[in-house]
Amino acid sequence: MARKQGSHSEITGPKVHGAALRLFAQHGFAAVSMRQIAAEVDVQAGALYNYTPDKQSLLFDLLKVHMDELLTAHADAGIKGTPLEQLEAFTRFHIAFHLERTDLVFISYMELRNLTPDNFNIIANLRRVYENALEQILIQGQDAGYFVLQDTKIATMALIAMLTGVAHWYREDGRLDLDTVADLYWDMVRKSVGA
Amino acid sequence: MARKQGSHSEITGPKVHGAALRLFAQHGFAAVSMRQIAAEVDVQAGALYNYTPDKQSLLFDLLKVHMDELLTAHADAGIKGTPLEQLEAFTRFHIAFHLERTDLVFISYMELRNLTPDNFNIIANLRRVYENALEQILIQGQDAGYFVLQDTKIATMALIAMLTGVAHWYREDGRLDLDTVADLYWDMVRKSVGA
DNA sequence: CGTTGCACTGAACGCTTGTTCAGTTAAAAG
DNA sequence: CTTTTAACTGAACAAGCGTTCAGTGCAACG
Repeated sequence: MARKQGSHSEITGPKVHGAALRLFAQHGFAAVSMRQIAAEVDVQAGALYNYTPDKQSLLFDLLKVHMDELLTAHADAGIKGTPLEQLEAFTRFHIAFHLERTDLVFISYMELRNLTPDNFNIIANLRRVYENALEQILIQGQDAGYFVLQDTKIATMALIAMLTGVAHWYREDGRLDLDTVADLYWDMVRKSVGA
Repeated sequence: MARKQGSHSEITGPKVHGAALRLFAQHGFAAVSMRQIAAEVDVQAGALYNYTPDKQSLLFDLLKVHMDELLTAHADAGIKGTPLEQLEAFTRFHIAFHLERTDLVFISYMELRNLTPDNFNIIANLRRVYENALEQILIQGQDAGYFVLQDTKIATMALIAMLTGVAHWYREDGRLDLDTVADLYWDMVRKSVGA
């Protein structure tokens, strides 16, 4: 048997990355074998190498695309207004974006250590750009008297951790929908910065 | 060569678990081999089986001891007083405990999926007990009018995520010491619950 | 001093890993 | 209808995996 009907590169390629994403999130990068990924796509392990030079690149590509999408979506969100309005927009954007990609959030926060040093630095820098956007809002709000913060750097880390944590427990079929969750978190974020 | 001078069970045993902890935190459970752990202890791989029945138990024991210590320390902390005082005590306890065990925090939040279902349930239940302690403080404070919260369950998750996140970026040789960090976090926690 | 027993070695076990590649097949191109 | 080519198979590779175990030598015990 060779090529199956209707099975082309443009179809198999995304399926490979999709299967890798799901399996990495569920079991962890190191615990997933190329053969498991291949089985999920109904293909032999060797065929995967038509779509990735190696396993490491599979992980890196996932994270790179994720960070690029995050920064693009963040830019497209066009966050503006008073620092208070910006903080609310950022909060809602972050929650919505991450709740739609819980698998990637998992991988982003757990598998960075499995990247080669070069790949790690690329991803870490992209993350820093995003976190800086939040810190700038806090600094502006602090200077303009909207917020009362003792340390904007720590506040940034605290808020990011709190907001990203939502992806760890949220279930689509749970008692709360996305907008309600965002409302609840925004209420806590607003208070925590003293606004 | 056989037994080396001064190398006994009471010494090697803890060294094995210590090396496993460090390596699991750094590279992840699945990415660490028994031979790597053995090398760290200056021993052949086979010798590890004097101290653990298998690799899985090594991970489980680490997590089980961690959770037991957490609950014991929490009980010993003797948290009491008004809900506001309790929340402050909880916050400071949580940060101090977790900053002294950043490696275990890492493992606790990343390697649960590598536990067998039975082992997973044991650890997950212990964690739930701990999280319930925080939620009870929030509920009492809410009822007594100390706090203004829309949803105590979500507030619990949000606060735990925020407080535990500190272990991910804190460096002992950084610009802030433990007490200062606790002060800063307590300020944000207090505000976020509306007190 | 002779014996016991523990801590350990080093080799081996069957299995899985990531990766390569010659060969096969079906679809597209001429 | 023939040729080309992209997509995939299936076998193979060396390396590494977790785990077992017979054997070795030291320390403590009687």
